[in-house]
Amino acid sequence: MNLQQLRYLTEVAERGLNLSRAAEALHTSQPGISKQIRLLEQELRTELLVREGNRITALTEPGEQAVAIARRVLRELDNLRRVGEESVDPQRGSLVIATTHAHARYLLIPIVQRFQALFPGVNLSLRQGNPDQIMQLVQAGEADLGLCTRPTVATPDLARLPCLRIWRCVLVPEDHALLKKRRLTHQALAAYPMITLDASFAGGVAIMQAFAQERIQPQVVLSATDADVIKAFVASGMGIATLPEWAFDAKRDAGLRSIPARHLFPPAVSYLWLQRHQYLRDYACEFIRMLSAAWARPQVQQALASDQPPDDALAVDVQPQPT
Amino acid sequence: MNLQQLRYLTEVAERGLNLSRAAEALHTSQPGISKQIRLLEQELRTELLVREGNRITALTEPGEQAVAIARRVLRELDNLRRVGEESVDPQRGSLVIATTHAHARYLLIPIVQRFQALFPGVNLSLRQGNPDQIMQLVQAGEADLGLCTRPTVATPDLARLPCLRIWRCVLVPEDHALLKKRRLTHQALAAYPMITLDASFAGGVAIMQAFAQERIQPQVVLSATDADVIKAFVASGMGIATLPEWAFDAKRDAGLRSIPARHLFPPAVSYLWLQRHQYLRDYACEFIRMLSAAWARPQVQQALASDQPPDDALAVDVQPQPT
DNA sequence: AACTGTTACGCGTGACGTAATGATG
DNA sequence: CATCATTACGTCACGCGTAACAGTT
Repeated sequence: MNLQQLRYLTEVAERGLNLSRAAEALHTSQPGISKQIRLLEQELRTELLVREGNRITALTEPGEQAVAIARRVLRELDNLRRVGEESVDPQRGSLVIATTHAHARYLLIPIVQRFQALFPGVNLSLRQGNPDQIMQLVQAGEADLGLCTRPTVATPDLARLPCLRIWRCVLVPEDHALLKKRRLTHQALAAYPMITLDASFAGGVAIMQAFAQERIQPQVVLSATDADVIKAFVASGMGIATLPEWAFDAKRDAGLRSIPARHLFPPAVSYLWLQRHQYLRDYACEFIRMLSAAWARPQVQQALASDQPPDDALAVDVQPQPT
Repeated sequence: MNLQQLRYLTEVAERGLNLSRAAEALHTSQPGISKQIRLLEQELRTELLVREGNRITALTEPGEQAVAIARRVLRELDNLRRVGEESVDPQRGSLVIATTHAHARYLLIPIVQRFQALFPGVNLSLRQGNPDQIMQLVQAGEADLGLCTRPTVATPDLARLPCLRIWRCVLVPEDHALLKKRRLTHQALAAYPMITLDASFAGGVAIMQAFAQERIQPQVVLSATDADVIKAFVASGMGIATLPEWAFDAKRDAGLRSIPARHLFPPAVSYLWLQRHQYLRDYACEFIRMLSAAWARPQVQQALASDQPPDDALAVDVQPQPT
């Protein structure tokens, strides 16, 4: 039994049970992979792969288990490397954050700036996607932190920390009729065509639910995954939109006006998602704390160890930050 | 990085940071250990061991982390082996149960018999100790299951399943004065010298608490770790004792009588203790289910995954079993 | 002197890559 | 015939053990 064998096994599982692909991905030879996996099977006295003819078509039941175990082992080895890196230089390393466009563009900019100032040695990188993609990145270990509202798919093994409470406002073109209303209602809003976040975003869904509760079906003319795109369409007069309050900046967003809508839409919660069983570099904890002061290292580790999600009430309102 | 290195590291940590001992325990040479650990440190670019002169005096902070990680990895490898064994022959294997004398001698006998009949290929072995020793065995992986009330030391990383509710009775020599009382009281009991379970057993402590609540201090003449020893002393007239109801058998225990005492002592709960993150052979689950029908595999796995202990109310009364 | 950890060195196993073979659609 | 897995084989490295060395008590 051998680390290499576990690496090979997981890679084979990840590459659709194709030894050639796995070999390629690992920069090694097919025969090597084949041999090592057979050796592992021999040692366990159990077939891990279902071979039909000379194709591999499935994992056996023990094979499934073995892959799961191998993944955990490899993850722990990653952690071991991190422990080393942390002790070599706690200020140097990398941090990959997967998040949505809106979070990256508006929320994270000031935080990232402060973080970079504090930890110039940390290679910070942002990856964008919709919540499902974000989860996938975190689960695959390609991102250290995920930040988004809530994916549409289930995500076992990921811990979620309620971080930010997101209130929404309504964006309209300047001199829009709605600006003259004293108090906005769902009814009034639904009179205009809407531009929304894509359904893969919790934001898009939650807003539609608020309308549905009042048995109103607004007309959605377009949905997008990018707050800036939405704003551009609103400015062009195609419709109105509902976006996080912090996605609007009166100074920059010429041609747009925002209308308070806290009474119309309950706040959404942005969660931080992270792998359980993952060693957290110290600067990662600092980053989390910058997002929400409620989450310092002890709280985070407590939440990682616990199997039930912390209360959404732990999320804090986004503090207005200088961009 | 290498499995051998992790094995060496944990063994060194376990043998009081003594390379020679570790080498001996692993049937290999000291230089090998030394070299491999240095290689690991080199790869992580971090000292894991604190060397003073040419002694190793401590683990560094990253060293502590590394040992913890290594242990987890090695445990997972054990699990992988078990997955293999399970699939080779689900009926064959070994099961080590650590428990107290009283459980082994009275409770487990019929269960073990039934289990052996069902799984003749399973090598069942019992190890006895007080609760602290039992925990240690389970935590070290030397026992698969622990069965006892509750240890006096904290045990992180062990899951506990409430299994059996234990009611106690009072044992006295035949023709003892207490036999004539209509209804037993703490006060009446305390008039006689007592023989109790050792303080390392929860049973011993719980009984004393019941007395303490009434501000009565009974006279303890002897404490032992073995129910049979206690019974022998009671029979010899040295004192009276409080033991689980099932530890008394009217037919066998000549010279002894039992007096109901459910109204005097609240029931204790026997817990099954097991390692989280340990692959459970199917027959192990069966054994657990024989102890308490409430715990079938799904329930057990749920409890293993959860970080909060299940409710004590899940424990069931011990069913009278033919010995 | 006894014990401990580290360095030096030679041996053999075992992992890897190349090439060849089998099997399948 | 293209694609994929397995077998065969030679090479090289790495892990191991022996021996020698160095630092403590």
